[in-house]
Amino acid sequence: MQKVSLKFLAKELGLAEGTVSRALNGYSDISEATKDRVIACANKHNYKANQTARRLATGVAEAVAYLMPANTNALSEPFVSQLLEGLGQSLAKRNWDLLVVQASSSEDEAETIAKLSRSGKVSGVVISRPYKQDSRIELLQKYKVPFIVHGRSVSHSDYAWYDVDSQTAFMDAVDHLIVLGHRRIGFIGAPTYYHFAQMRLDGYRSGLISNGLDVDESLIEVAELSDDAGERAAVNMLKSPLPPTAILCATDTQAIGALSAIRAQGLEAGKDVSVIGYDGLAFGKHTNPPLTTMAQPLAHSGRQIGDMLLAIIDGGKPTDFQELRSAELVRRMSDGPFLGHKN
Amino acid sequence: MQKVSLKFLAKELGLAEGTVSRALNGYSDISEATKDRVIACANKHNYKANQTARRLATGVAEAVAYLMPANTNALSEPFVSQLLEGLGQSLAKRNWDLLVVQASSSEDEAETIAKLSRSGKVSGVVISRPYKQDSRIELLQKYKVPFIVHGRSVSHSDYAWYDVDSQTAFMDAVDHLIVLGHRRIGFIGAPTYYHFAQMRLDGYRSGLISNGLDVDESLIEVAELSDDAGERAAVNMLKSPLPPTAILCATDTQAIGALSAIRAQGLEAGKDVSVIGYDGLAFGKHTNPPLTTMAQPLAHSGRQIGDMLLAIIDGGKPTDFQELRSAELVRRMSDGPFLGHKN
DNA sequence: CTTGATTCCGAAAGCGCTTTCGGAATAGCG
DNA sequence: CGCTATTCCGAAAGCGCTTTCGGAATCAAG
Repeated sequence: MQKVSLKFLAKELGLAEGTVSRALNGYSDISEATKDRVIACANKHNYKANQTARRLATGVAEAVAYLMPANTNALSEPFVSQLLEGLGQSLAKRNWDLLVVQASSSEDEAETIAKLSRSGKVSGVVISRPYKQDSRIELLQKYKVPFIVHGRSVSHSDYAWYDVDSQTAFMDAVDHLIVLGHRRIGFIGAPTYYHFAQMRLDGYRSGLISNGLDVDESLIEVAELSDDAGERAAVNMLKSPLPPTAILCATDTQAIGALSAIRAQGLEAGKDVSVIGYDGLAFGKHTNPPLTTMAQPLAHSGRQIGDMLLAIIDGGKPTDFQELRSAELVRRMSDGPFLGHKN
Repeated sequence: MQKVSLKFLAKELGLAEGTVSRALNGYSDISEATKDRVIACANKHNYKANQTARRLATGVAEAVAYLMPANTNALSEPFVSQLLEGLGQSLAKRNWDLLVVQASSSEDEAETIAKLSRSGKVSGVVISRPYKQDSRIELLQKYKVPFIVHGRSVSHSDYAWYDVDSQTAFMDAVDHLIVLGHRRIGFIGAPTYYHFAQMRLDGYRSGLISNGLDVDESLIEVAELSDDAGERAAVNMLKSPLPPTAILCATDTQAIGALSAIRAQGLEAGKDVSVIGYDGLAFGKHTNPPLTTMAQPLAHSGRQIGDMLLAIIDGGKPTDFQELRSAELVRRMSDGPFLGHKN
């Protein structure tokens, strides 16, 4: 099969390559008549411009990269696919490509970003789950690559981000539990190098304080982002002399583990101990018992993030693109009123 | 910041561009001495070759696309992220890119593939969940794009694929249930335009037959690939005059729905009705009760698929790359011995 | 019918890299 | 010391497209 290039079309049409190119790209200095001829011919031969050549000539990459979080975990991944799907939809409007990039280790991340930026293969980047101090963000800024962060780092005033206000979400969750009569509320957090972990912890703390309760440090555990880690943390908590009557978890994944721990102790989540997670994983409907959670609106977040990134690439000021959404309580069965202490 | 190109390096080193390029690419006609000099200089300036230019010059795309399945569903997506991760790792060895592409509709898929192939931006493609007759496969063959299929279509002799033998898996599952004493075994299948759905159904049927049982068509339901659809199908089945004592589901997602249906009927999965799913989702540990399933080995399937694709791109014969893995029963709590009929 | 403004297209220069080819410098040999 | 064989590098062509620039042809106006 003869490869159809601009040259090929040009010859077939008796026009110059440049003319064909301009016709195809809708330049105004080409008559409608020849435009039609050119387009017809291109369709006939099923011509698609060689993107690589196009990219080189125009100097725009027409592609965006998503940096996969390094330590990803099977249970938390739905959010990745959702995000990718939305990003893809957003980019598709311009016919841009979506690259998925992962660094093998976190030391590699700097190298990965450097290559991404220097090799000019993308015009923008999106990263997830930033740390409190995130070197990726600094690098991206240094290299002047348009980017948007899915989440926020500590000082998030000078770049673009899309985040859910999990601090408020956790305050709300605490309020909810207090209304239910709970007073000893535990917290299973995530490693605090993740800024989201810090914010959720802060939310938990302020929730207690604003309700006139003391923060009991023995009721706070830090766990990795997995169901098993959540389970271990919950076990610790439950075995303490004065166990909590309700547990807040930084992620649904951990909360799911906590549910297991509670069952294993012969207790019933939702009655003996309330559990509330965060994320709103669809899966939570099917846990035992179904998981009450602070659900974040990730429905169209991918598309939103994509649109924001494109706007910045087009020259928008990053600081004009900072969007804070809010999570909302989805009550299922793992929370319930305080029923008095067993002992 | 001055952009560092080959020209820049060449000037700095007092060499010709071509020489610098060859030095960097390890050609043997460059002395070790100057190679070292060039490399040192490149590192010093943090030079990364412009991939676009490189691609254009060499004519190789150095990229591979993953075609996202169209009607994707939140609960089944873990497999997507897993696959992407593995693919990424495989491609990273060569420094190739991974593109994620999705067609907005299935009619668009042809167009998407055409563009992918004609625009020359990828040197290979991987697709998932083929239909019985899959036009994507035909197109890919027509355009002579190296590709590998995650799954198989009906006539799968002339292309490369990686699949799990779900037919045998379902025969095994039937055997297992029969050993447990079950005789009325239901099947919740998927739409049979998916070839995997057909194979699983076939496995179910042959399992029954090889055990000397009749296939009762009233015990077979077809449902979409979602938890809700699985639930509805299970409800139908359970409400029939002669309900099954065990239900096999084509996917874990559906099985999870079936679990809900069983609880809703006031029955207990694992005692009154056994349920076995297929996929081995990590999440199945946390359902109520934990889901027994035929687990497919998706641990390194992504990497495996990536390696196969690279081998084909390198000139390997596609038919030399057909790999059939087997699934294995992971017993959790949703299956159990037949306890006699209630009525 | 001339002039200036338009309309439309051809020619050519790149984009940053790779790769072939040939030639200068050096080495090896008799 | 002369000659061929090597080693090493420079020059240049090209990958397929975009885009600027200028000029021929057409048009309107005087």
